[in-house]
Amino acid sequence: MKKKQSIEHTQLLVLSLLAGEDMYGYQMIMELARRSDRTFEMKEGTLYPVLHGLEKDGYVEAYQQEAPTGRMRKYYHLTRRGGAALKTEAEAWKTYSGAVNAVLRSSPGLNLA
Amino acid sequence: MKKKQSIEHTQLLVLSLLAGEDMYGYQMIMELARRSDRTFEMKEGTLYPVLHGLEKDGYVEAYQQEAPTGRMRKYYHLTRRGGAALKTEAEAWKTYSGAVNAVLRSSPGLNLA
DNA sequence: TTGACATACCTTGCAACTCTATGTATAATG
DNA sequence: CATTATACATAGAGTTGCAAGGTATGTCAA
Repeated sequence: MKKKQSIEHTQLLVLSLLAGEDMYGYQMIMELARRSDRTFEMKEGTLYPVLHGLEKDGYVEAYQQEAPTGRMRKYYHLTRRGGAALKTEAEAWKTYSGAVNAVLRSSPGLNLA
Repeated sequence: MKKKQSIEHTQLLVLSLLAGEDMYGYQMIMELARRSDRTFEMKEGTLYPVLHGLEKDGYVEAYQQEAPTGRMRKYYHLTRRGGAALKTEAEAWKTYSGAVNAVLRSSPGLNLA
């Protein structure tokens, strides 16, 4: 029963990042780490396939843009459809985390702040 | 990108249930559904392999006991080692869920209660 | 200038986790 | 006597995340 250390709500987190502004992949990884206080260090092998899936589903749209450095970056923009999905998934997260907390509260000796 | 509807912290939830009292498998499924207000309807195909893993790791101990009905039930008891694991995993959950919430908060237009 | 490091994208293949489906068996209920 | 609830179990499939690898450019210090 080795534990897999994993970020389990990748899609929700990515959609959430893009709700604020268009971002490119590498930036998302950095931002996610920053906003989560280094709790989430998402791997590229995780992120890029998810981004491609989101694009295929019409949740995001990609476009190329040159960085000040001259390099090309692939930015992702949240579509209306993606915004709706974000809302749904955020709701689901609230339900889910609330249920976990309810179960934990009902178990003694677990000093939950 | 079809979504899998899944309970992601099975081990934490099971350990948490057993912190209150010894339980048998079927009872855990019922209790979990009750305490989570039907959010978690854990399947047998999920629970039993997890229980066997927990036993192999020394987190729980199993014993047979006859039910009032005359049927045999397999009860699971949380060991000290299992209690420590529960504490650790509950901490990890707090960190994880806090980080998700932090990311969600930093995204606009998501009316989080 | 060259070597290291950060930036930036991508894919393959594996391991882990949960579910579906199925099987077995007993007790209760109508 | 047939159906439902109880009670345990496993095999197989699907999804997800990661490790590991690859490609390429920009920056900076030695």
